Amino acid sequence: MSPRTSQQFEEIREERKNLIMNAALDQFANVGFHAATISQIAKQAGISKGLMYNYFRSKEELLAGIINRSLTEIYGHFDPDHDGYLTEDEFELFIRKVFDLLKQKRQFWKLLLGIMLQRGVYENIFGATTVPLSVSGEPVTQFTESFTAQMADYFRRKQEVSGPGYDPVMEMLMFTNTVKGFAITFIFSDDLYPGDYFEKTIEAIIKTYR
Amino acid sequence: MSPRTSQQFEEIREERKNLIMNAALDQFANVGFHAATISQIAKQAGISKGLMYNYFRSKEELLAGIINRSLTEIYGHFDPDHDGYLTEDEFELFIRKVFDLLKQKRQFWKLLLGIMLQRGVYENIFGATTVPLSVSGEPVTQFTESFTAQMADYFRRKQEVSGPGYDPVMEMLMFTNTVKGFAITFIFSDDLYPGDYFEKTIEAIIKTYR
Amino acid sequence: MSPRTSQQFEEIREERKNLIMNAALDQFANVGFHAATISQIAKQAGISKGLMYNYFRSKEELLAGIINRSLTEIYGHFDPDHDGYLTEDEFELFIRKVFDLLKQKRQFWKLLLGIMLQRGVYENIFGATTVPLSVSGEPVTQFTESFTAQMADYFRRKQEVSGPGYDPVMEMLMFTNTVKGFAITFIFSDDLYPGDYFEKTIEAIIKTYR
Amino acid sequence: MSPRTSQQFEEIREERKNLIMNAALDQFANVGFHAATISQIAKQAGISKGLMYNYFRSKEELLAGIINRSLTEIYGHFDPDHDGYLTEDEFELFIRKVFDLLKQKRQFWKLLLGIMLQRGVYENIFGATTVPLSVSGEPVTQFTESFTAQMADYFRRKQEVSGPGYDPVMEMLMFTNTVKGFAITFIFSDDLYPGDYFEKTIEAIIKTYR
DNA sequence: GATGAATGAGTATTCATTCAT
DNA sequence: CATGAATGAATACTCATTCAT
Repeated sequence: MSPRTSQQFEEIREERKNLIMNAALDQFANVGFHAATISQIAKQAGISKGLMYNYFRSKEELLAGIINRSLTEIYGHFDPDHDGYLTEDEFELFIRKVFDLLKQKRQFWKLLLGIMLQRGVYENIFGATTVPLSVSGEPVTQFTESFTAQMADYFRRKQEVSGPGYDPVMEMLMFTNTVKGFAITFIFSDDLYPGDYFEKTIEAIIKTYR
Repeated sequence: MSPRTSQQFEEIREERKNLIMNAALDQFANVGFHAATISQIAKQAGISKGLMYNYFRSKEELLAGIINRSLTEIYGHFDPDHDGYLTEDEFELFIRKVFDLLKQKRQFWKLLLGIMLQRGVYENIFGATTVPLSVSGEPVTQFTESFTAQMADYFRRKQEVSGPGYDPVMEMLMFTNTVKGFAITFIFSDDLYPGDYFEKTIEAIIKTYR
Repeated sequence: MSPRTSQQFEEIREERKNLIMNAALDQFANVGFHAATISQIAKQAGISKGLMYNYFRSKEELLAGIINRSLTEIYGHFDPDHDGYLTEDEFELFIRKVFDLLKQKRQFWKLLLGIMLQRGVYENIFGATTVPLSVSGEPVTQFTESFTAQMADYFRRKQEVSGPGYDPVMEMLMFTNTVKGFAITFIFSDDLYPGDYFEKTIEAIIKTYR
Repeated sequence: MSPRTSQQFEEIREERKNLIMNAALDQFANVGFHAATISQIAKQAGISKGLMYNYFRSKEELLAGIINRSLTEIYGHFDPDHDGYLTEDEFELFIRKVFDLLKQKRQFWKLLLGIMLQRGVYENIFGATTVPLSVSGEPVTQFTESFTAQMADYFRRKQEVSGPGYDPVMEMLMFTNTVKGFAITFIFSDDLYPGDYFEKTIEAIIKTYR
């Protein structure tokens, strides 16, 4: 009879937000942000249309919420207070982690790829006009820059061992391209990657670029 | 002052169609199929909204037209009535051609990537319900299958030279991944690929996989 | 620790009702009945949305409640069981009272003006379909008619003194117009009426029409 | 068979705009801006909902359009390039004109009164955020200020004749209040003002304040 | 062929009201 | 009594498509 405590309300809210975001992620990823409708998202989440607006102020903010949630989770997997020095073992671990997250978050990557293709939506989400993307309060760019720097340093150091014929920038480009290409292929593969080529590809990449 | 011949009419029609398709490609690629509007496309093409429907029965058919036109042109660059045997020089030429077309048709690849991400639209276009995609009358799949077969054969033959440690399937996967990754990077690069890395990457890929 | 008496309950209810009505009056007056939202009213009153429905059955009934409360209070300031004869002193007192209430209830007059402009809402509130407006149980019209009659009588008697050139109906019209015009000006004046023109206007009106 | 000329289109547009504005004015004036719906306006205008958006970008811009049109027309009735000096005959003419326009534009005054009661809407329309109100390109305030100045000058000059007991500011206030009060009464009067009191009131005002 | 006014189905969003706790 | 999550009907607005001229 007595009303719910504010903590109970908070729990309900958090649960509901995730429920909605999960349904929306599925829709956004598979039919695209613009083609996805609030009606369909609500139906999939098993709630009324209006309820979504109790949790997100607009369709765009719902998208921002999803991206934020996923990015925060993803970046959480990579040690942020690192010493900045990447050993070979750490490099290998990093690769394995990347592909692990590729598998776990395939829907999200699909969504992100679609979003980034379209400058307009992209800027509305990442730009200053609406909710700015951030991971634990820090802007997204900080993380990517930090990653890039460490990676560049790693390949530079490899040059010292491999000799003057080794072009570290080119090598890094080839590495990232291979990873990206594999990611794209995986994202588009209908369900699971055929056979054990997922694992074999990881090993091949590690063998080639470690 | 004699009336135009029917051939002249046909040429004018073809010219108009291309004008419209160019404007539409730009819009579809940059804001996405769903977010693009007929109004904006017509304005960019410098024609009225109604006129577009003189040339294309619907927005979807306009999209199909664009994809058809580009695919036909692209496949035209690869010899279809080939003997089915890929020499090393032909392989290298093929790679150079692929990247050449990547550069020439960047807008189109962007569009295609976006379309393929979204099952729904994709199926409406490629599926049996509406205009089926075809290149010079033959279904698209024939071409891709032919390419894949020749490529697989090429890598299988390389195994004979390289010895038993060489996994031809894996090698081919790595090759296509690298190409795809490079394509993705290029599609997303804002204007031109920085410096001469475009060319250097091509050489690196050729050097590695030829 | 004895349970509250029903009278205490009644007092608490009455207090709550007034709290809600005050918040609602502020909103209704400043943004209009339709643009005002229950959410905003509840927030301003410091209660939950649901609670408001414990005291008023609907948004419209809340409006009716406000108007009833204010009208009852206002009419209470004018002696209802009067002998029906208005002396010059009583006329002057009446004018002063009117302007006093104009000052005290500015928000309410603003609301009333807005409501009366809109036939639809007006009829839903004052009409027979919903809660009929009444002051202490008697319909509003009785009061206004009584006022009008006494006022008309007052000006008629003035004619006897002023001679045949005096048109009592016209004089009364000019009087009510001047009062209304002043009221309108005051309602729209941003905060306080500038300087001492509020008082000076009252004196001028009394001097002219008493 | 040939398409309409751009002049024909322009004529259609102007006609349609007025048709829509007339229907909207009726709705806005009688049920209020917020309570009025685009559906109802469209139905009254005998057009589809969507068409309105071919002529006005939003409901607010439709309102701005109406106010602009009416204000422009109204101000057009008052000689703008006046010498700034108001004779008694001109003063009388001005009063008659005002009441004439009051009669002709009753709907509009009703609308304006309702709008001005609600700060929020009012500011969105008159403020810098949306379409700024202007009359023939000049901001509205210029006209009102010019009017006020000439009027003030008129009453000041009357003081010179009437002697030191005459308070020009007070007199002007009484004058404007009477006019406003009459306007309000008229706006609210159901159909026509009863009897010949409309004309008689005008004469009374002229007699008193000229 | 060419134009753009006109339509109407569909979409995001709001908000009074209900109800389980 | 009190709360705010939940609903759904209603509303402003968009846009592919049609059609008279």
